Amino acid sequence: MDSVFKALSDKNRRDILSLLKKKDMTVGEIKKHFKITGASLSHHLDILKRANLVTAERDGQFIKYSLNVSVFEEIMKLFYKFFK
Amino acid sequence: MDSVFKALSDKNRRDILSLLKKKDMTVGEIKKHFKITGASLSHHLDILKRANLVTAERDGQFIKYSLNVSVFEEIMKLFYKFFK
DNA sequence: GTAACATTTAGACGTTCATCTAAATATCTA
DNA sequence: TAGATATTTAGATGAACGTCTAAATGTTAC
Repeated sequence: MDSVFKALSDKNRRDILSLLKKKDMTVGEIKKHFKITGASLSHHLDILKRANLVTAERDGQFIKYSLNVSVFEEIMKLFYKFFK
Repeated sequence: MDSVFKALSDKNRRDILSLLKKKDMTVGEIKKHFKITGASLSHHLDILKRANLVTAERDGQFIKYSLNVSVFEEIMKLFYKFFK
């Protein structure tokens, strides 16, 4: 649970999640929306992956990132329990 | 919004919120549940206060902290929009 | 007003974090 | 196999963070 809150505490990472909510994207596609280097982006994606918020799958030369929807529903439940 | 996620990213602070969910508490009462110094606790309470997650009111010699319930409902809505 | 208690503020210290550049790895195409 | 493109890894740097001790502030009771 800690890794999830830590992951969400950075604005860039929350923006990445918002992008992936719309559709799966390669690192390069995601990168267009940010002003950080590829290395930094890769770091953020790694943190999101470790928190189980996204999954990654290689598609040839590219790597496609997706929201891990089932974990998101788990988190919603936890939040609900936590806040209500 | 950033200050809220930042505030929630620390386990001690989430535990403070869980305590305050049950009842209002003075700093001294809260302190009994943690192994940190009063200064550190005061720092955490300040972060929660700035994020609008708690409110503080002096009651004589003591200061009583409470969950800011209305803001919590706002946050639940935002989370819901963010995750669904 | 001074002593005792409750809490915050100031300043310091080590750790974690976001970012960068440079180099490494993986894949595709010619 | 060589060169180009996509992404990650390694290592460094400065800022932010959580914690501490010591001192300051606010309040109560004698």
